[in-house]
Amino acid sequence: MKLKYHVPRGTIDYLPAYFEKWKAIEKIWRKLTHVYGFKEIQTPMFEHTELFIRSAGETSDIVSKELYTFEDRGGRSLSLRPEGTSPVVRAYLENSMNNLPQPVKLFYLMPMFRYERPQAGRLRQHTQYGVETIGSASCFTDAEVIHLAMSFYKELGFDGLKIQLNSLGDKETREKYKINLINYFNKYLGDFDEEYKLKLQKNPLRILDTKEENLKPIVENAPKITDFLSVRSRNHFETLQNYLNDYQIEFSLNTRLVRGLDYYNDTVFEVTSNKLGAQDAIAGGGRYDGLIEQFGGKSTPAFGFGAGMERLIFAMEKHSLNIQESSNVEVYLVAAESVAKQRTMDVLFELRKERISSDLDPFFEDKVGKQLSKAAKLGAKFAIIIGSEELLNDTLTLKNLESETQEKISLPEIIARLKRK
RNA sequence: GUGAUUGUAGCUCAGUUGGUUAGAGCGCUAGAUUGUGAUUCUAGAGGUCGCGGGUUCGAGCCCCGUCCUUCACCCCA
Repeated sequence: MKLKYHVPRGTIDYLPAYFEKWKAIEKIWRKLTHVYGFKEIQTPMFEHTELFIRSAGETSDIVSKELYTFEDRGGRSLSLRPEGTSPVVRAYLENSMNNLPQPVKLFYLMPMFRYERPQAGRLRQHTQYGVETIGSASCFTDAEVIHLAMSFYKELGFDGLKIQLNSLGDKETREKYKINLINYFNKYLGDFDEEYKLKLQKNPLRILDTKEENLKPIVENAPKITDFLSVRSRNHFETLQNYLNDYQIEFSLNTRLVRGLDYYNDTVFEVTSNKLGAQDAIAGGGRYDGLIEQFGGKSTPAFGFGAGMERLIFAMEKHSLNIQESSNVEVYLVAAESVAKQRTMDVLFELRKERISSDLDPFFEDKVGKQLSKAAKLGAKFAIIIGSEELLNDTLTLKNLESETQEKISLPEIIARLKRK
């Protein structure tokens, strides 16, 4: 059959088999965020474009080339949200959450949209799960969020994930560092192509995480931002490392780790896997103490991380981790003869009234074998067979499809037994 | 946005130097089996070979364009 339509580039259909994994993961995510004291928030899928430009930075790729922007009928410029932090911060301010006990700890699970070329582990619509702790400058907050992320991955069964940690210091640190870095790179301008020369002007920090082989030695010997940290920033960074050590969270320092969003300061981190190809980051986040003030609120420190659900599922496949929550129907009813049709329907709705997952073949095909085969294919654990024999004795035949044993028992007994599980 | 790569049945793929009616396995449907799932056997459905144009007596195969897939860059989850 020739289909007229298919999903837009970079999007996927979330099919039942995928959702079996998704739901099992989401369950653990919800459990852990609750255990760590976070509450759920969701924001609209689109916001005023201005919000993203202001927060992520005009020169950031997310804003300059990846935004899905449209004008609504009222002439407003709106954009599908490319990331979660700025909408959550907007919601925090708009709903006066600064009047709640601080810090306010929020988690989310919501779709994001970025106009990018799709690639392994990268989509145009993807779903991010993440947390934001707003209102705490405490190093404990950094540690607790990283701790949450790692417990999550541990519970999912991951082994061999790496945490990369760095500190970007405060604004003054970065200004000072930038000047130093530019001076350093200027000595190697001959090795830079046009693209990198432009980058050097716009955002020299980005050169640090280059994949260009011939630039790597130069980057290797570049000044390190951690050597420029203020006393306060250095204390914060060292205390965090101590906390992580205290709680046996392994990490490696990576002074070349810079993140793509302009609002970060001090702590930044990424969780990476070596089995994902070029897109190796499973989660990323950091501290953004200046963003709330930038949005018109009182100066308020904050820390958070975000991570991609689809990439997580992709990573779990690569790590051979299997997790799923069956969505198969539990009981399949088989009407063995047409005289039993009415009774079969009655039993079905009795079972459903008792909230036992059950179904039947709406075509009421005569062949028992065909109906049983359908039951098996649908993954039902039990079949209940009803024919003239059962009608006479007022019993039902309960067949365990796994052990292939069957017995004749009454409906109340079946209900009692299935509900006990 | 840049570079490369892919497209034949629901899925995985074959298809000769361009040649007549495009195949296989799996899956699906039906029957063998009128109250029992597997296996087996038999039969069947399912393709304008991504789309558009060109070359040719003739195109799944060659050429151009386009879309999609995949991978990498940029960047990111």
